[in-house]
Amino acid sequence: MPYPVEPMLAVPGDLPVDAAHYALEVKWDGIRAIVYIDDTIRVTGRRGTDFTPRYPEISALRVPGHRVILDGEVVAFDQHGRPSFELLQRRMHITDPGAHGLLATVPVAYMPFDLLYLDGETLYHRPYQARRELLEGLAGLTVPPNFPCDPAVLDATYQQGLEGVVAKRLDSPYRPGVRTPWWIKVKNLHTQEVVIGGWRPGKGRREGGIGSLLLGAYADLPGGAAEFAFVGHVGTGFTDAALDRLYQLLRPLEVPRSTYSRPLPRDIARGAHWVRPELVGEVGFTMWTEERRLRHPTWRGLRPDKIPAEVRL
DNA sequence: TTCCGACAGTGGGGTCGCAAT
DNA sequence: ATTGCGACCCCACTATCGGAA
Repeated sequence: MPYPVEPMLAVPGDLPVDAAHYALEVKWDGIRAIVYIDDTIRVTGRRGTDFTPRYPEISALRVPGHRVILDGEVVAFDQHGRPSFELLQRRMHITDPGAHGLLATVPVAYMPFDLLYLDGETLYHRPYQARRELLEGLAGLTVPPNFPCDPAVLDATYQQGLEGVVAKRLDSPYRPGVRTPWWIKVKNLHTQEVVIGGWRPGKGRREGGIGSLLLGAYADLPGGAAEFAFVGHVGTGFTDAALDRLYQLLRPLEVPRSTYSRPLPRDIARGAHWVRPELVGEVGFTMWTEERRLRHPTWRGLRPDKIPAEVRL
């Protein structure tokens, strides 16, 4: 039995046009993990680190009569039944979750979606579809279903607040540790208009210029008023030229104090430059965090057609 | 010669552990 | 006791460079 196995990776992209050759799986928002079951159970992460003591729930898995290697995702579900990476973060540094009482407060589940080894045979060369059939035939496992490659499936994941889907080529082999276009992750991307409230200086090749932009938007308060709320910062998505231009635009707007309605966390405010909230831009992001920040924000560009006061959450 | 894929580098949200203060 | 920092986890994106076409 090979050990450890580095998981195969997906390239980002759009739904494939030759849909008949693909199946869709839900993109689980958790931590990738390979599970090895023979006389004992072991669990490893993306780079082969041993996760076995960290997720004892997985060690309870049983596949009677078989020796297997599974590829899948460790997931924590929130009260709405949606995968929550934020919840999972409380578990992922803890090697002895039982001692912290976390097994009860933040339980995790394992979502197996591929079978890499079965009873002496490594299945890398077998097509995805065949591996899936073998996986679904194993008693004792709850295997999340896959779906036909149909835009309606992606839309359904959007409606349910899920991260997206992974399109997998039916006839493709498994390539450990390799990012291949046989797997395409298609993410549900959201956009938000934002007001630039400041910036943080860059490092390295961005030394002397902008590193990231501090973002804000107006949020309604009970009583009819609105506050200028911090919603995170964005440091990717712009070209060097766009960054230079923003620097030129922001310098004349600089003011000595923050214009956000509430003080920012100290580690963010430290070293920040503040500007009058006059420039509007647009960012792409994957979801809102508990702290009402943008997760995985990317800069899309200025929106000179928009008025700051109209930028609302 | 041109193009493309892999990689390095910069940036984000977040948690925790540990050393420095 | 508090703070700062890096290590993990997830990640997006641009610039660069060498090899493929």
